[in-house]
Parts: sequence; structure tokens; C-alpha cells
Amino acid sequence: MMRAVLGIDSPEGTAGLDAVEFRVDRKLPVSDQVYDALRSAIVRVQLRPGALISENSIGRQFGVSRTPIRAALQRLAEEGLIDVFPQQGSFVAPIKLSDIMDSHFVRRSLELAVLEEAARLWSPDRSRIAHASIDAHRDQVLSGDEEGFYACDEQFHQLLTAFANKEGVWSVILAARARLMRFLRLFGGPERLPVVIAEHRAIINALDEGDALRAREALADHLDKVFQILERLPDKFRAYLSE
Amino acid sequence: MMRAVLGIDSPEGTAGLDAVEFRVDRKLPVSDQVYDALRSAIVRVQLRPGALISENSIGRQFGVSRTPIRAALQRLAEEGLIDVFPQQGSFVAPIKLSDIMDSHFVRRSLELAVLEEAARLWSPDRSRIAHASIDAHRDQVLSGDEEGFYACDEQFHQLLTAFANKEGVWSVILAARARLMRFLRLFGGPERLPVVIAEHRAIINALDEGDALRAREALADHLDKVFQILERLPDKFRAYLSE
DNA sequence: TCAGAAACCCTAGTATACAAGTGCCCAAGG
DNA sequence: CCTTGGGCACTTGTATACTAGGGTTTCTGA
Repeated sequence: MMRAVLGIDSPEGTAGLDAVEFRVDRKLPVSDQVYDALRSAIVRVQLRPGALISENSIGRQFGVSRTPIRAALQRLAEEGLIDVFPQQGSFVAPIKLSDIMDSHFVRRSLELAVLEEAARLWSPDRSRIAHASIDAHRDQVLSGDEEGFYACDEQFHQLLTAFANKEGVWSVILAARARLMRFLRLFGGPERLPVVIAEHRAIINALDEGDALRAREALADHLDKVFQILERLPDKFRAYLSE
Repeated sequence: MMRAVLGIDSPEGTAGLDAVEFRVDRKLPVSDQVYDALRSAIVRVQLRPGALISENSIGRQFGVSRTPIRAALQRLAEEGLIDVFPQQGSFVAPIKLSDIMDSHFVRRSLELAVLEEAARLWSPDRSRIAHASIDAHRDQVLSGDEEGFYACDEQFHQLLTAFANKEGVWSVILAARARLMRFLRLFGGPERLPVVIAEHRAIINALDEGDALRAREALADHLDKVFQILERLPDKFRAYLSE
């Protein structure tokens, strides 16, 4: 079955799947491994929006039965990363403008609230850890490891959540973040990476000075850069967005 | 297998399951029906925290195979309503204090942010709809329909989300709400129902007067009543809480 | 040439069978 | 009496077979 993606034919069908490396470890839950592999591929946009994800084809390629795959797909569907159409197929969810706005809203509200709490509990120890985390970003950029950078970026935000003693909230932020990252990775150019580092640093500096309000504004500015990227989006990319 | 629940033996084992009414409709997805039935039973605390949910026993009782049941249980597990222990069993999740705090934090942050937007977009039309919704609550209380009240209560909060054009955020609020409601239904006495109505009215009245700040405080007070309930919790109930 | 129907292949949903691990119970042996 | 080991009943995880339905293609008949 061939499906047009927003009027753009998917150039390689499910070919993106071949790029997903997968080695099954029979000692660990297979469904988790499938989930991790697919989620990573979707967020990194190795699997493009609209790509068909057939349970059978994945099963053949990964060498596992449909059952654990179905479990993984169900989790991805609940996260909004894929759409399941019974008797038709499962497809990598299109990147919808409304979805970006909603995910951003969730992420923004929660991270700002978390930051408020983190500011209240700030300490020199935590400052040192945060600065170390930012240094780790910078090293990844210097060594040109984009994947490593994104991992550090995520870890930085998780760190703030931990500093606020709100670890339980992280999973909610993470789910919203996943839908956003798919967009940012597609359209946010690599020139943004050093900027992100500076923005992170600004947040921590404000916390160091005990200026919770400025930290809040710095974080809001950081997160709201999504809008800038949206505005400056080249028209040829805009076709990838629906709604 | 019998499992002690926080030192309290579950009095009837899985007997609570028998109270869950279920009639399968073969025209609709079975897994969805199982999910709805179980989720409702858990949130209404017909199934008590710690109760065993065996895929086989549910399958026998509902007259369906394990496959759609597993799908339903997975969704519930992701919502944090059940805990799955491989090779041991699936259990209705205990009500953890930390979980209450986290869910409250998520709900509070998001609903306050939503309200801010709703206040910006307030209109006489919306005011009328909101007041009608509150009237519906009151009627449910007057007629003594507690289930109906909770349904209206939920609808009211969803209404605010819709007024802010943030429908996509509702699912996140709803998931946090589910974990909270389990607690509130267990420990929040029926004497709170009229109070809730007054609190809802206070929010809308503030919006009617264009006082977004007071509306925010009214909503915050409303949601933060959780803490009051926690503080005034009789010791005999406190044993149901873990951590 | 064209229209319509039927066959076929694909999909996800469901049912069933098997595998592997856990905890309980009870009997055998010190 | 206490310990230990095996059997058993139960659990979830995985594999496989079957069902029902949608989409395309192809054959048939005018």
C-alpha cells in the first residue's frame, strides 16, 4: 500500500526501517527493545512522518513475532508518535502544527513550574552539577556529535526536574518533548546547537544569582524559540507540516 | 496467590472484579471495552489498591481472550493505575503519596496555565455555558447521584480547557486527574461535593468580572484542597497510603 | 473501450498454544 | 523441630493461527 504524505510521496516507502539497527537480546523484554528502537528512529526522524510501519514487516526484519511489536506500537500510539488505522496500517504520525503547539504548552507550563521549585531549592552543589552538564553539551558540539548533544540536552532538562524533587513529573515532560523534538530535529538547523548552550547557561547563571524571575524568563525564552523556528521555516519544509 | 496490601489483607481478593459489570459488544474493539471497564472500576475504587488483576481470570469473567486484555492492562500500566510484575501478576497500583503530589503538580501547573489562556478568551457565551455546567453539578448533588456529579465535575474542567483552545492538553490533565481521583474518592467525604460547586462558581465569577488573577487564585485554592484532605486524613485511612 | 464485480493481498484485531519464571505447599531427610 | 528440595499452580511474555475488513488489481462481460 502506498500512501501520499501531505501530497508528498514517501520516496522510499518503508525503506527508512532498514536503517534502524536492531539486535534482539533474548534476556530482556523484546517489546521494550522494539519500542526503544522505533521511538528512537521516529524521534531522530530516521522514520519520516507518514511512513508505513507494518507489524509483519517489522517482525520479519527484527526476527520477532507480532505480539511484542504490537505492544511497542501501542505505546507509541499513546505517545502520539504513530497513528494506527485498523485494517489499513500503522503510520508514523504526521507532524501537526496543533500538536506542536499543544506539546509546547504542556512542556512550557511544566518546566516553568519545575524551575520555580528548583530555584527555591538551589544550592552551590546543584549549581556545580548543572554547569558540568552544560560543559558536557559543549564538548559534544565541539566534537561534532549531534546525537550526543541531544542526549545531553535532555539530561540537562531532566536535571532541573530532579533538582525540584519532581522526578515523577519528568515522564510527562518527556512525552511532550518527544513530539517536539521530532519537529526540532527536522527543521532546527545545527547552527542552533551553540545557541542552546548559551541559553542553558543563562538559566543557571540567573539561578546562581538567586534571581528566580530572570531564570524563568530565560527558560521561557529558551523554550519559546520553537516559535522563531516555525516563523523562519522555509516554505519547502512547511509542506511537511499538516494543519 | 494472596498479597498483603500495605499490611492490610485484601478482604475479598479479586472479588471486586465480580462487581465490574461487563457486556462485550463484538462490533467495537474489545480491548477498548475492557480498558474502559477496568479504568472506571479502578478510579471508582471498586477495585481496591493492591487487588490482583489476573489476565486469565478477567478473560474467563469477561468472555474474551487474553490478547485484548493485555492491551488494556498495558494502557492502564502506562497511566500508572496498575503495576505489572512479570511472572507474578498485575495489581491495582497502591496510592502513593509521592504519586499524589506529582499528579497534583502536573494537574495544577497545566490547569492554571490553561485558565490564564481561558481568561484571555473569555466571553459571555462561554460564561453562560460554564454556569450551565455548574448548574448540572448542583442538580446531580441534589438528586444524590455521586457518579453523575463526578462526571459533571470532570466535564467542567474539560470545558475550561476547551475555552482556552487547548483540547490537546486535556488528555495529559486527564491522566493526572485519574490518579488523583482514586485518592479523592477514597478519602474525600461526600460533604465536599457542595463545596466543590461553590469553588467552581468562584472561578467563573472571577472570570466574569475579568479578574484573571482572582480566578487563578480561586482555581489554585480549589485544586490545593487535596492538601487539606491529606492533613485531615483519619489515621485508619492513612494506612492505605504508601510512602 | 469501459464498467463492474470478484479475487487477491495486505492490514490490524483476536484467539490459542507454548515458554519461562515465581511462590507456595508439602514431604523427605537431617 | 528445622531445613531443603521437588512438584504444582499460577503468573506474564512470546509465538502462531485465524478472522474480518479495506484497497488494489485483474478478469469478465457488454
